[in-house]
Amino acid sequence: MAKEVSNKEENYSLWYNNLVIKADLAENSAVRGCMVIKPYGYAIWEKMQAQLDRMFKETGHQNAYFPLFIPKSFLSREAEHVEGFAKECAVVTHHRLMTNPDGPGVVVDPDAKLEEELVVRPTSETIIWNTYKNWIKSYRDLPILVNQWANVVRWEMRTRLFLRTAEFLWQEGHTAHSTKEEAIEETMKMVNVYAEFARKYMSMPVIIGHKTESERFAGALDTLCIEAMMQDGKALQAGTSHFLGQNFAKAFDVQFANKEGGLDYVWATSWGVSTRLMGALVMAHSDNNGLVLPPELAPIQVVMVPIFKGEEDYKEILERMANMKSKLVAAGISVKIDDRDNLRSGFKFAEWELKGVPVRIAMGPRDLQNGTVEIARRDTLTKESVTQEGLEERIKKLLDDIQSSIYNKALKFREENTFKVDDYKTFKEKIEEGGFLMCHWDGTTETEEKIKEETKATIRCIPIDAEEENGFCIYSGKPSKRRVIFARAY
RNA sequence: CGGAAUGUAGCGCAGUUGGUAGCGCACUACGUUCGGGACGUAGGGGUCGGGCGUUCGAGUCGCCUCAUUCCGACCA
Repeated sequence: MAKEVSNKEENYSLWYNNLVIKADLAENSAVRGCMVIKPYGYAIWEKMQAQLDRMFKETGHQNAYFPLFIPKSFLSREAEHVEGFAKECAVVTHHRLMTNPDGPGVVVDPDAKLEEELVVRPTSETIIWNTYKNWIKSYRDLPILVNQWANVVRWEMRTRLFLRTAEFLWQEGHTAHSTKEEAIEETMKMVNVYAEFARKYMSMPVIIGHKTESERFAGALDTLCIEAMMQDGKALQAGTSHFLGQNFAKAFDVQFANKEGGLDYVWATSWGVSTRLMGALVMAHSDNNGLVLPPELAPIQVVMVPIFKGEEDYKEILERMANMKSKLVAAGISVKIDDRDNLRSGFKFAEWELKGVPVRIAMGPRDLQNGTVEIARRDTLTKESVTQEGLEERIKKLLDDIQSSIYNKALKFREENTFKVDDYKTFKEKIEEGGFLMCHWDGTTETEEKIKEETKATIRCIPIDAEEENGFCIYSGKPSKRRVIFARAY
């Protein structure tokens, strides 16, 4: 079956791309660097969206929507912010086309030039803070806890399905607070929401940590992130939560009357996760037979495949399956009966494995006689024959088991590929094998830069639960108080 | 934006010194099959990425251009 997804060892990038395309998740679009998310892939995204949205609402947030276009001048209000994004912005300069006077087709009408160019949002801090200025007058208007589901555009040089596309879907939370403490607390709260989502729903272990100054979001005072390890040992940043201080409030002049009657600048946070999570999901669990989806996010949790010889068998098996399906659906499980009569069962098995459906139930004449079904689990590729009695309970338990066992597998992999390294020579050897290297670092951007230049490894994060430990920077030998995570990243 | 590679049927590819555009899978019809990617027979499907040039003649040679993928730089 490896033929369907190519060889993982040979080239992880190709393997990944192949898998995304073959498993019917996405394809490259006609537009450079953009992607088409296919229905099956989008169904997974919808499940992620629904769960995240639930979690945001549970933590007191509301959804809103802000414009796609941002006046160019907004972007230049916050100096670091513009520097961080200017190089990758798509810009709208005209608002009309005309028929080509010199030949076929249409051309941009030179008379339709915009007085001020519009930038297609690479992120919405600027337009949102320009709006918040009108919303916030008093401490009674705070906090504002808003989230937006949207698409954004970043004109990256090099793109990769889900991981880095020119246009991507995401959610961005933008909150405004009257105190620094409250904003910091919000930043922390949301990174924890992301971590819980990754662990519980994606079955993907993540490490929560602070970004170093150079890896921080453009315009933030502190960036918290969740970092995951992919199966090739590389790191993937799966979500970020930023404490923005008063930078945007000052840039957009958002002040509020405090309880004492004075004026204060508002404290801000922003946080986001994107369709990149889809990439993370694929790379965290999949094998050479295709996708492996955690039951919580699988659009189809159970696929039923009939095995039949003659017409009569076929009809009876389908009837029994429909009966079983209604029981499973009643138990809250999503089920698909693959009743296509032009394909053999073996083909269907392989196809649903490629799509990562967690559980497969097969039923043939033999089962009809014995009152059994064959249950196969996608993660371990094992199967067993069981009685048809109490199927709902059994499947429910099995789904839970798969959910936790793929988490444990990924966690075990991460632990086996995480090393404490105390000298630079070992570091350079180890980094070639991939994985996370826990090392002491002197805290300077210069050291970080040099290590990056020499080894392509970056500091993924300073874990929030990093233990106090005296040591010496692997590069400079200067004293250090805790270990940070170095890795090569996507 | 630098380096490399590739553009030929829906997908994967072959196409020799320039001479009627092919193979496998998929698709359609019929039949036999059906417990791990079935088989037979008969079919349908192509402006060879685009443009210009060389030539009696270009998928093949030359120049230009566009796109995609991989490796760098940039990034979620």
